[in-house]
Amino acid sequence: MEINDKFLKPYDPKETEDKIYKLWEDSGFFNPDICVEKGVTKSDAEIFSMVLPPPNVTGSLHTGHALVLTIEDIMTRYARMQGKKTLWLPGTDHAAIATQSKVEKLLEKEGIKKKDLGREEFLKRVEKFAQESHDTIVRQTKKMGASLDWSREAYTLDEKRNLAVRTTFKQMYDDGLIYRGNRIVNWDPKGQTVISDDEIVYEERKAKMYTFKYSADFPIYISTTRPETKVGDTAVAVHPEDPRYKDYIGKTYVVEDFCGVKLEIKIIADGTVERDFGTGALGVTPAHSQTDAEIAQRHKLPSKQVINEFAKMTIGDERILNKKTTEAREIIVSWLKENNLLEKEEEINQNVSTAERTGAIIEPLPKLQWFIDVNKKIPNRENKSLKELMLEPVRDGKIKIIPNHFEKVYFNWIENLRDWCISRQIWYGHRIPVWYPRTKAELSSGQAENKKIYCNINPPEDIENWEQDTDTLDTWFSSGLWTFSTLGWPTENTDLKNYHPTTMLETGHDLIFFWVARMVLMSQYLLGEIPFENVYLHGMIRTMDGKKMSKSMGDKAIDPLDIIIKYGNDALRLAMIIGNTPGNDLKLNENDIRGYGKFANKIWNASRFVLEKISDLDLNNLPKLDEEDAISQEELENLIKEITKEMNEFRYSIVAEKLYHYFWNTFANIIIERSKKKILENNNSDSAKALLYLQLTILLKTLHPFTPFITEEIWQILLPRRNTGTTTQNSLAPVLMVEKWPND
RNA sequence: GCGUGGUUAGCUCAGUUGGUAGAGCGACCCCUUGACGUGGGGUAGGUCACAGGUUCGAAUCCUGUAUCACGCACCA
Repeated sequence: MEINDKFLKPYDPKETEDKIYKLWEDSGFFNPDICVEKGVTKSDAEIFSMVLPPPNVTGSLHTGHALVLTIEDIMTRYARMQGKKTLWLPGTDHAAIATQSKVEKLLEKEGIKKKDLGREEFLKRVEKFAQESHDTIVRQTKKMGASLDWSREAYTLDEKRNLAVRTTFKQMYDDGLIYRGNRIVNWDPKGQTVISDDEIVYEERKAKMYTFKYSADFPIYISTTRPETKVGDTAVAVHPEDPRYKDYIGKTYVVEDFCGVKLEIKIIADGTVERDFGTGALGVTPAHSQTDAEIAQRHKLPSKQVINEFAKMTIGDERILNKKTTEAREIIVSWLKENNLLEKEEEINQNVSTAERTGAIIEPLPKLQWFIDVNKKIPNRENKSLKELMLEPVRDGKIKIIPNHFEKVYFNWIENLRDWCISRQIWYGHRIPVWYPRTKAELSSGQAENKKIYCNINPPEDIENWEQDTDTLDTWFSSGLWTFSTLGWPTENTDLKNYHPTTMLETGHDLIFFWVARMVLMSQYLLGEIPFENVYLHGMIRTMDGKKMSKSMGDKAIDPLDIIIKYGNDALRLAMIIGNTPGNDLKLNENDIRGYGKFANKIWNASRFVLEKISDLDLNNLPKLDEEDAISQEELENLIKEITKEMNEFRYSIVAEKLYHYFWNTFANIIIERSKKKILENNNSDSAKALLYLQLTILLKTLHPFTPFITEEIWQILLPRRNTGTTTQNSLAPVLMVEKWPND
């Protein structure tokens, strides 16, 4: 085939990209073992390893994923071209609560309820959905050009990762790091599960604050936004030095009828009460408030649960019993008004806790749950706590966070960290590997005492006498193991030895606590080593009006796959990289992408020109450059030195911009234009041709991590010519992807 | 309340050891048998939020102010 046939048409990404990806995949070079086998990587080469942040199996890819895939593919391709043994490991995340609630919603549309199906049947539906999502995600990921080693693909809920999770749980349980405790937890009434502190999203809303007293003869007014919880009050707390209330401290008042409920209220003094807030007196509801529970514990106050898992009242007469909390609130407020107990009603701004996944308002409830103790000293880790294990490697510089200022954010989070609630009342996920004895007495009473429990990697042998805990684990528990569970841990193997700790962890800065910190925790605790040497945190992608891009935005959001069809993947990549610096959000707009599409066209046309002009050039025996051309070549070499340094400092935006400008303003506008004159006048035309060829090959290589498709396509056209040299040892690797980065 | 980041051309943003400000897009003008009309070339446009300080010299370092985001906590 004539080398210029393909160039007769403008560059068409639609026709090219799938074909090029297949070429890469078929070459096997995504897999570092094959690179070594086929001699493109030395067996003792330096290692570059990185895990892909596993996308949730909840649907399809969005621009956030496209950004991850672009940045990480640049990192990976650069490392591979530098001759490093390079592993970028793919996988997907079962995303427990997110996936389950998605399937529940789908079933709802068919009029099917989760509990009608039962646990097993429901899980089958979820697994089917997860599998379909997985397939879509993998297909789309390949469209993005990601050079991932698919032979090592993992899933957070597959058999190997399951073993890793159970092994971890068992070890933490034996070390006393995992415990079961009855505490006030964040209950999601919609999702019907507990969630961790990090899964709460605060929303500012207008709320009414009511100031009232429990009864006409009660001496103190209190303020609250949730009058319905007051039927669960057991005390009123005041500041010990507040002169207004000093005389009442220590007394107990019986309120015979608070909207049909009898209350016993003790007046206590607690230093945490703020005198200036409200009336300076706080009605203590130990069962439905975290801070009140702490006060109650200090003063040994009784706790009275008055709200259940469905956010309905469990106390009172027909007026409020079984009513929703919001209804009960109104009823109690009108009761207060009727009885002249309400002093004040004012509108305030309030941060309402909502569940990240379901959007429901969190109901604090006392519940028996599993926790990870972050403060307990661990004997076989030099008596350090999990908190210390998370803190140290970052503080000591063993883990470098880019951009640097996120280290402070990280420290700040650890300082305020409380025990991690890891149990969830949902069905999809890793079931907790704990079994309770099933005795006849317990079966008949329906109540397990849990005196003796069995925790192990595998179920007890006499399984018929045991019943497994019905809860599953927080999805981040398995995500925390990701850097090494993907490499086969807990089974000893060479992958784990070779590729762990990983070189780089690249993810969005919104995941620093959820994921990054949890990986440090798990790796430090289980392996006694860091999970990664570098953390690169990118920003969020926003629309032009500054909103976080999400699918619910409809037309305003950019769908990466639409963009690829319109402008090509290379254009999208450049738009995501140029002007994007770590930690900062990126406003993505279609105009920019269109502009970089033009650049791809420029590369295409310039390459056509070069290939036409060098058709008679002996590529294995290049003519000498004249003085002028030698200077140009030296300038490019200097540029390569600069950008190589910048690549090593992860400054991809700068590198892409410099290459863009060099290609357009120097290579196309100066060197090509000069060569036209030289070739036309046949004055040093050999030198001009040699320079065109040298510059183009270097530019294709250095552009390749950023615009892999078009550079590979051109390389493939160029290749037959390069490999027709007389000497076979001169022949090149079959794909640009494994060419050497032009360091020298 | 504690913490972090931003404020640079009409818009979106770069600008790392402090040395007379850059890009893309947009605007305007010119070119059109040229590798490229999904084009090319060019022009205009900025007391780098404000006020002090350090310095021969500050967008860059220090202090303070304003303002916009974000994170955490509180939320009676």
